[in-house]
Amino acid sequence: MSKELSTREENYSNWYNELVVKADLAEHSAVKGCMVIKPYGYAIWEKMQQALDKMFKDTGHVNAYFPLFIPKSFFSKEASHVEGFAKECAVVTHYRLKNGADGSIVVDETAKLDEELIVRPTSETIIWHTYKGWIQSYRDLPLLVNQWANVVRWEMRTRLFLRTTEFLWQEGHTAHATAKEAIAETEQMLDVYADFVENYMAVPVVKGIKTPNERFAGAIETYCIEALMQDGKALQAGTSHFLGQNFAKAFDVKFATKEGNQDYVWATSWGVSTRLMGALIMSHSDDKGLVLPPKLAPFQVVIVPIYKSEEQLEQINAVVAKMKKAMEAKGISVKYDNRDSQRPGWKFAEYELKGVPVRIAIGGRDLENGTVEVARRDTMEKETLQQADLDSKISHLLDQIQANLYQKALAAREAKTFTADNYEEFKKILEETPGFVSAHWDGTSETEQKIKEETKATIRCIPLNNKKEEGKCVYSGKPSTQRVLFAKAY
RNA sequence: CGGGGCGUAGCGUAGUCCGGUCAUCGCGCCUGGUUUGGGACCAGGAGGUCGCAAGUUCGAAUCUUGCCGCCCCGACCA
Repeated sequence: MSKELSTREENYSNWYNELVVKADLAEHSAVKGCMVIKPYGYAIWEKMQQALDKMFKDTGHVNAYFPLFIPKSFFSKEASHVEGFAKECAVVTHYRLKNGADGSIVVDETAKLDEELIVRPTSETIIWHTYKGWIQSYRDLPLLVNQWANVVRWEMRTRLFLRTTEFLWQEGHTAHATAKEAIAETEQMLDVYADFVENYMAVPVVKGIKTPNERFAGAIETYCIEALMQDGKALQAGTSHFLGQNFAKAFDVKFATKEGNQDYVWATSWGVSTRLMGALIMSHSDDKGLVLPPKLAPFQVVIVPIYKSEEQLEQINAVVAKMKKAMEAKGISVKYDNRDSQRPGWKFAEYELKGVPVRIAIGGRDLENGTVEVARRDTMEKETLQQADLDSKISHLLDQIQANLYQKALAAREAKTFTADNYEEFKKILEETPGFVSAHWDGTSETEQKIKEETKATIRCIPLNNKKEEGKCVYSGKPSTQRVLFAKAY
């Protein structure tokens, strides 16, 4: 897979064009790094949202919405938090425009805000400010709230889907009576994310915790899921943070315990973003375009008629109508594309580019034989099937495709996962066969930093349930008790 | 903000060194016809401030200067 994810030689410089327009606003440097998500891409995001939202609700969470603008002063309340985000905030300073002398539109300097507003880079501060008013007693806990929103982070350098200036995400913010409960929540949500990414996106992940260097600004512990892309670079696919009492203390959120004492609440936050769409694309796609797992495809099956006359098309329409109905009764989403404006070959290529898992073609031959041609996107295999029981066969096929995509991605990751026992080996792997490198680390930030400077690889995570193993740090030679996962990351 | 590359029709491009029927080609788009089991073919057609501005010149896509923008690499990045 090329860096630009390029495919179709003409008219599609890259697949992203199917999902996103980035060039339309390019002449405005102010929105550089923002993305326009086109309808088909947004439909994929909606499928992801639906699945995640259900999982959140199944684990007791509810949705709410908090303001886009956050007073600047809120940020100064949690020291490490402001330090982590200060360098990448969009700031609103004025609230009015006026006509300038030469007829142009200028900012009205008289309309200056007393206190600047920050466009949220994440909502911890405004949410904890709000929670102060919501929490008085242990009876108000746990508070399990999620928000679907957009956030803005003014990164120096953007990368489509993976690090855009504005992105869509969900952020969960919970408050608990005990540290134990908050940690359990943090771990539960990590499991939810891993479940979603593996079972819906068909992308295998490693669950782990971040080193202090890579920890979220304001967190005690950051849990993460890490995925490996086809090019051997790691992508942080989701994070879940145990925030301890840091934010409760910063925003003075206390509650009366059962025993009648006052205590600060324990907090978590967790989020995944449109970055997951990048992960989805980069994990499965090939040179023909997107490859979507059936569980996230806007439509799972596309039916293309092949006909030589109006009469024949009408015959096919009738057969397809029944077929479509039967499949839909089984919960399969089906698109029937009988537009006369494109030819069959064009449609085949188009739906391959869009990653539709299964294509069914039906023509004159099939009318005579009672068959259809079924093509699967993941393997590009085609076979002729009898129309009888087609709904069951397709249903089964979709399950197979879902499983196959995961297995393929898992095999690809395993082929790119290595162990290194000395620094020479470590560097050689990173240079020659990029991927995950499992290696001993002495546990110090200095070593981590040095390795990053020298190889660009970072510690992606310390895998959960890591087996303990005596060894020597690959860099310093100092004793170590376990291996950690290194990789170059996006 | 540094280093490199680039900017010509909706998309992708030729031409720039060496100034002068150079605005090229492909895709896409429109019209008509024939087609339709893997991105059809034929014929006709529409579409351009050559990124912007100033300069040099009889003459600038081409040379000079300034600016703007995009991409890649770095710095940055839960």
